[in-house]
Order: sequence, then C-alpha cells, then structure tokens
Amino acid sequence: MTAPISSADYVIITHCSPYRTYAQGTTHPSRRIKMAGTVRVRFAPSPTGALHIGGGHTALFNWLWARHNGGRFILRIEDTDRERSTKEYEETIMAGMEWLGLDWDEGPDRAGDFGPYRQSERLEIYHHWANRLLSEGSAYREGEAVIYRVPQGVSLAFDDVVYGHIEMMSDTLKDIVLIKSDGMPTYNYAVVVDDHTMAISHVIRGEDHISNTPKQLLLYRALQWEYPVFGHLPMILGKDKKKLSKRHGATSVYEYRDMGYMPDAMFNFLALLGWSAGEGNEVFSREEAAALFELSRVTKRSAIFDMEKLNHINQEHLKMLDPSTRLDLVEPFWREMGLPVDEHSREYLAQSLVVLGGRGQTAREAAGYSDYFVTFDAVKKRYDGSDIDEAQRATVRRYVRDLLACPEWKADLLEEFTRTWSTEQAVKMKEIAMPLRMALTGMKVSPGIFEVAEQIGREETKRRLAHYNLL
RNA sequence: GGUCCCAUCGUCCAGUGGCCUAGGACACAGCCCUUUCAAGGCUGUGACACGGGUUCGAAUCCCGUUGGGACCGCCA
Repeated sequence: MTAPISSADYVIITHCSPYRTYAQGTTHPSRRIKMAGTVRVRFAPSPTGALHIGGGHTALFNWLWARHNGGRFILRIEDTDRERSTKEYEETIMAGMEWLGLDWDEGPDRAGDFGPYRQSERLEIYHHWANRLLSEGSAYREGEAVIYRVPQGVSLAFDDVVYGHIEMMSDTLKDIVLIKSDGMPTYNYAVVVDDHTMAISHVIRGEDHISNTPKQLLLYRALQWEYPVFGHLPMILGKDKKKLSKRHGATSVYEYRDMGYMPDAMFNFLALLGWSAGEGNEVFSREEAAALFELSRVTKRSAIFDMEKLNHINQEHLKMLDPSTRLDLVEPFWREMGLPVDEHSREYLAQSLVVLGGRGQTAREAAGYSDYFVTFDAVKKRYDGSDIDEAQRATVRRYVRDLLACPEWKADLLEEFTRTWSTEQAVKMKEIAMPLRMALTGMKVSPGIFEVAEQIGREETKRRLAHYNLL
C-alpha cells in the first residue's frame, strides 16, 4: 500500500507577494503553511462558460483531497482572457459548485491570506516576477510581451501521484510567453505564479494538462521555487469516446439539476469516475467519500460518462430522502407541469411521494409518475375509460359498490377486502384492480392501487370512479 | 509531423507475480415475488487489444505492434 501523499516535506524557497512586507522575524503565510504541511488545493476555472462536467469532476477531486486531509480548498478565477471571461459565468460556476456541495475556503468572495483570487487582480504579481526573470536574463521582451527563453538539454521530470514518473526533454519546447502584449499573463505562467504564491501543495487537474506540466516545471525552476505535488485526473469522455461536448447532450452541471438529478447523486456519480471506494461501496455521501478518498488510488484511464449509471445512483439517493426533502425536490417539477400544487397540504403531498416509493429515477420522472395525486385533471387528460366493455363495467360496478361501503378506508383493509371479494365472486384480482388503477391514476403502472386509494381518500376515489361511470 | 499519456466485461470500477477456471456495480436476459410497475431475491450472457520476452508461475514486470487520447496559441 502506497503511503498517502503528503506535503510535509514541503519547503518554500522564496516568499512572494510584492504587496506585503513582513517584519523581521515573521514569516510570510505561505511559508508558515508549507512548513506546517497543510494540504492546499485549488480549482481554477476560467469564467468563459458554465461549470461543465469535466470541471465539476476536477473541482470535486480537489475538494475530496482537501477534506480528506483537513486542508484548504481554494477557488481561483482564471480570467485573463479578456474577450471571453464574464462576471456572469464566474457566478454561474460558483453556483454550480455550491449546487454540487463543493464549498471552498478561500476565493474571490471569501476572505483569505493569499488573495486576490482573481487573476485579473493579480497583474502586479505577475509583472513583479516577470521583471525578475527579465533582469536575470532568462526572459526577453518582444514588444510589450515578455517571453521566457527555454534552455536546451534540460530534463524535465516529475512524479505524478496518479500517472507516475513522467519525463521529457526541454528541447522540444518553444519559448514560453509569460506576459502577453496586452499586459495579461499567459495561462502557463500565471498558473505557476499563483500556485506558488497561494502556497498550493497539490496541483490536481485534468490529464490534458500533463503536457503543459514540463513547461511549468521550467518556470518553477527559473524562479527557484519548489514544485508542488502533481496529480492528474483521467478525462471524461462521451459515449463515442470523444471529449464531452454539446453533442453528447447536457454538459453543464446545471442542466442536470434541471433534469431532476440530485446534487448528492451527481457528486456520487462523478466521484466514481476515476476512483472507487472499494468493492460493494458505490453509493455514498460526500462525507463518506472524503473520509475514504485517496489520490494515489485514482485511475489513469479516461472514463465514459454513462447516463444509465447516473440514473441508478440518482434513484438510490432519491430513495434515501426523507419525505419532506423529497417533496422539495419534486414540487418544482409539478409546478413546471402546471399542476395545482397549492391545493394540497405539504403533508398530503409528501405522503403521496411516500406512496410513490422508489419509482422514478429522477425528480422529474417522479413528478410525472405522481401527477394523479395532485389533480384528477391529469388523469382525465390521458384516459377516457373507453377501453372497458359493458360486461367488465358491470363487474367493476358490483365490486366498487361493496368497496365503497368498507367501514375503514385503509390500504391493507381494502386489499384484504378485495382479495376476499375476488375469491368469493370468482373474479381475478387483475380484472378489478386494473380498471380501478386506470380510473384513479390514468396509468397502467402505479404503486399498489389500494395505497393510492387510501392516499387520495374515499371521496376522491368515489368522484373519479363516478366520472368513468363505474359507480 | 513532434512530444507525452492510456489500454480488464457494452459502461464504471476491483485486481500492484501465485488466493484469478479474473470479482463487484450499471445495463441486458431469464426466473421468483406480485393487482400493474418500481424495488427486492436468485440465475445467466459478457473482458485481461495483439505478439514477443523475464519468471517455476503474469491481467499484473520489460520490449514491440496496434488502437485510442492529450498537448504542441500572446485560449485556458
């Protein structure tokens, strides 16, 4: 068993912020933190779109590692692309993370010793270190831009926590632009400066960054900074094994919320892509996952996003919900369907979902399967009763008359009565239960029909049967 | 084209030289339960990409082949 990666042996070489000076005898926070071996990880999205599945996956693994170690999870906004970055997307990304339950300890909206947490507000820092490189002669100017001169013959190696030893010669690299002509830093440069100055201990990001890492290594070297620990995550692909894109349907985590998926399930499902908590342990909470998570147990092979599995995990989580929480989840979908939710008490609606049981893989589906509890109109809309011939109708009427006369309107008693009745009258259960089901729900499939009858009540049952001329 | 990465059932994972005639989960099929469906229970179909080594022994280590993927932007 490999020992969990720790940053205990971490020592920072240079302190960083050009903004602050520290009195003699005191140390910069990053130095204190790294000496103390605190795990600090970050998710660094660029606000050029909503939080997509891949980003959510990366954020989630960072969160897991932070929480597993009692460390800090930092949100950094990489908004150096002036053209495409917007404040709206920044907010959408944060909302998406909150929805997934990924809370961060430091970020643009949260206090921290290592801010600012938006790259566009850290320009002085980037220029400070770029100037250093310039004065040392390892970088040169080209117009307004600052470019790092890549030395030849340098072996760039690092030990990735998940991919193992990776090594590459500097010879194949072109010179690296540090500062663009517009004064903004490039990704490969900013990421190095930020990860170091924010005292990031573990850089956990998508596998598509493996080939960027050697460049960054070069920059750490030039700045005489200690490397963080790197851990790359497998990519998430669509069904066709191609990078996940709009063609594969929903790509932003928000779309899954709107489809009726639970954040807990989405979290659970995403955690299962590239990691496992051990055999027979596939449904778990965030806390359980955090306790069990090991970066060194992350898989190398890219994974395919499989909706079927998501559906199953979602259903499992849906089943575990208490009635009130489940109602909170389903109610919006009933409203979206235009059902008169407000005509009922919360108790009635919650109990209806208890009767529905584990049916439906998403909240949206559950809402669709349970509309008849909310309104009879939904039933009338899809069922006209024309499938029953006169002979059947006569039988059902006889049964219904006796059923309605039952002293107590309780599911188990109604069922018992029906069984007895069906035996005595030599009528199959199916022949009376099915017409009853159709009249009450308008559907061929439903929970136990006597439970449905109990839930909607004797009067409502009578009303629905009357409407279909079954009284 | 160059560099780098990956390779176990359809899919997600387990497996780190002998416990593997390869295990679990999803999906699929069948059966049971049953007023329908879902759930649940049982059973089944189904994979170590290929070829060479190393070894007493390889899914596990090495090499090659093939197949996928990523990166090679003053995007991130």
